[in-house]
Amino acid sequence: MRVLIVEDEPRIAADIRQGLERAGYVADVVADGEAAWFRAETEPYDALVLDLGLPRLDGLGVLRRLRASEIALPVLILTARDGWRERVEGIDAGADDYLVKPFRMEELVARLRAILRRTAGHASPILRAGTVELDTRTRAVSVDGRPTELTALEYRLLSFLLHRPGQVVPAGEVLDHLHGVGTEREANALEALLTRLRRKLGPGVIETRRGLGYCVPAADGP
Amino acid sequence: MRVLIVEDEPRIAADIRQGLERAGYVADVVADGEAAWFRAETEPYDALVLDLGLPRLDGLGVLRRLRASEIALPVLILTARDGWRERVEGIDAGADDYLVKPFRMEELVARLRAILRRTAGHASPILRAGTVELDTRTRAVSVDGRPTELTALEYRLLSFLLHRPGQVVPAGEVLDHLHGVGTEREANALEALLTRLRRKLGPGVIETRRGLGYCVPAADGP
DNA sequence: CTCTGCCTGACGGGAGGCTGACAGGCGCCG
DNA sequence: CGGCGCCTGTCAGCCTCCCGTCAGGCAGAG
Repeated sequence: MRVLIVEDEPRIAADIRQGLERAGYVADVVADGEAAWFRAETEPYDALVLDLGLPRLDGLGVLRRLRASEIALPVLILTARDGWRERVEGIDAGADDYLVKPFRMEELVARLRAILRRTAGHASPILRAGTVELDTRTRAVSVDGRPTELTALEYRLLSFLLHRPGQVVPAGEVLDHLHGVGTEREANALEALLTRLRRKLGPGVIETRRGLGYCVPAADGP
Repeated sequence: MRVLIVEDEPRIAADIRQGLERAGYVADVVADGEAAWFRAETEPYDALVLDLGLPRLDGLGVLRRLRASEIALPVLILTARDGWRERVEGIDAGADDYLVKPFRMEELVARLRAILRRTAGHASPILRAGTVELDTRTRAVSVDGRPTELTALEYRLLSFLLHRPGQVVPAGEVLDHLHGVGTEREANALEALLTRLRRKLGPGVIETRRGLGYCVPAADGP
């Protein structure tokens, strides 16, 4: 599950991101409405956490544009305590739920899960690739039905790739996700990590496209 | 796809270049407006990443001169965080999109991809020719519905031609786009590459115009 | 027919990726 | 506070396979 967080306050954005990642989501953050609109339009997110009251293009604007483009992305809006007008407008504009700041992380996660369930039907919290299963709620991984323990980094890597089945992800992008943007590191670190992960998962789960990047095969039933 | 990066800060220029090359583009860097203008005018780039605030001839100047010469190159401008005036002027001067510094590499790549698609007149991120499909987001290629693995160079070549359906591209130009300007190479390298690519794609996808160049047939219904 | 431009199979060099070994760092436990 | 594991980045060496080169063949133009 990929979630886009739209929040201009860095501190809050970081909190939300951490909370969501802890809950097993993959989260990206943007800080203004224009960027949010663009990302939501061009990349396959599963939900949007949207702060109203953004610079440039405000949250409601984003929401209206999304709905006008018939992008049926589940949207959870965040509003100030006294912003009941906003809230009404937000719901009118097509938000799926709202949350009043300040809020508890658990509540955000719960509501997000709820609207994901509601709108996406039954998008399973379990990611699969071949014989490998990853439960995003419990963070349990099993191979061939056998429970398998992964380290923190291994889990993040696997989860990251499983969220993008069939997509070839350049190595640099993977590294950025694992360690945050801009952290310089030997490319070899990723290769070493991959070796260790593949040893646990068995062959055929993570493929290498020489010169392009890595990918897990799309799970096409025959 | 060849991109010209115009950025006077070496560090940032290197980052962008690396990011773009990682994403499969061929990128050249120039550091000032005069050089940018010259290169853009004399060589066939597919897009321009243009920092505003350059020495000699500034970014907006470059842009205006380009547009005045009716060079319809897609241009993505980079602006400082607080430079909203610049941004407006940039859009007015004919930029296709802008990005506020600092930015994430992924976003630059995504926006670049978007304006390339937009200006090439493609509505969808999926390029087609006959039975061949190429998804620019996932980098997945399928022929006849069957997923097909291409090498990095094969992918670039196919993507390059698919972006110009119906257009005959001279071999030299293709080579420039694949390897960057000035890399001397036997013409035969391209032919060998084409042979290998055609073997994967099947016949009728990439045609040869003897003495002129290569092209993929425009996808016109009968 | 001839010539030129393009195609194709074979092959070898070299870059990119893999892996086993090792060491530093961090948390955990006694 | 000290010792002990485990995790993870780094290094060096090996291996795979991509791609440029070469030689030879085919076909279209004149």
